[in-house]
Amino acid sequence: MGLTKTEIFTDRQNRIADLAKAFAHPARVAILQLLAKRQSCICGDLVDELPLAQATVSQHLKELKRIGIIRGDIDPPRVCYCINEPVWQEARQTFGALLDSLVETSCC
Amino acid sequence: MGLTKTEIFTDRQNRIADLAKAFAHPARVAILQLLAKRQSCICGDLVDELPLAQATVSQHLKELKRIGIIRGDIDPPRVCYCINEPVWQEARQTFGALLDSLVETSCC
DNA sequence: TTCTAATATCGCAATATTGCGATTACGCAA
DNA sequence: TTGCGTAATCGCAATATTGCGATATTAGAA
Repeated sequence: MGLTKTEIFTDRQNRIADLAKAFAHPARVAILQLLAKRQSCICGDLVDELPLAQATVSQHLKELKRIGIIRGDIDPPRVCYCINEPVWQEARQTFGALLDSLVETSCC
Repeated sequence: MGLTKTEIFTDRQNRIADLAKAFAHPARVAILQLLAKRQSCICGDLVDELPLAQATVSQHLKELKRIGIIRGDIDPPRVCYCINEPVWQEARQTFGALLDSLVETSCC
């Protein structure tokens, strides 16, 4: 029915899935790569750097903010986007632990 | 239009997005966690372990196979599922590199 | 106040995903 | 051959996502 049954999974599994969603679309990967490689935040050039309409970019930014992996600090008339380091580190730790948890398989 | 414009992003960005999709749903996270912690493959108990219908689990397994992160070796009448180690390591390397690429931000 | 620039939101259309009952396909056993 | 057990696929319904034009919002500039 298109309705993910979040309630039947653990909080951790749902959080992993949410963090993964941040990277599960190439446009969002591109946004995060742009933000990660900057010393300072981007205050509006994001739309220029991406081959997508302003409304679409804004939508992806909203999703990234919902997940918490970026911040959008208002500096009128612009908004200043940058990586939200604590959540970025959470993602690093989470995927690191998860992907390190593979035991040796003597299989098939 | 719901059509992700894969052609306007780099192959690498699209691959990252695909690998992330493997973890972008709690049911798939649960499946991968189950497979990762086993010494041997699972030959059918997967449906019993998950609170989802057989058809639904099969659908998620199909997606994981498409991405390449699991294998499904036929051992009739069962199928023997396990982590596909090369792709798992690819994910580890990919997310590791990506999440390590954050430069110090002196921001906002 | 009015205008301007930047971003967010709305509303829509198209496509994708999720979930599952029912059916199908496939080997093997009897 | 038939029947059984297992997994894949089909077909459908419901919800989610993607994309974008148009509009709204917002705060400063003029």
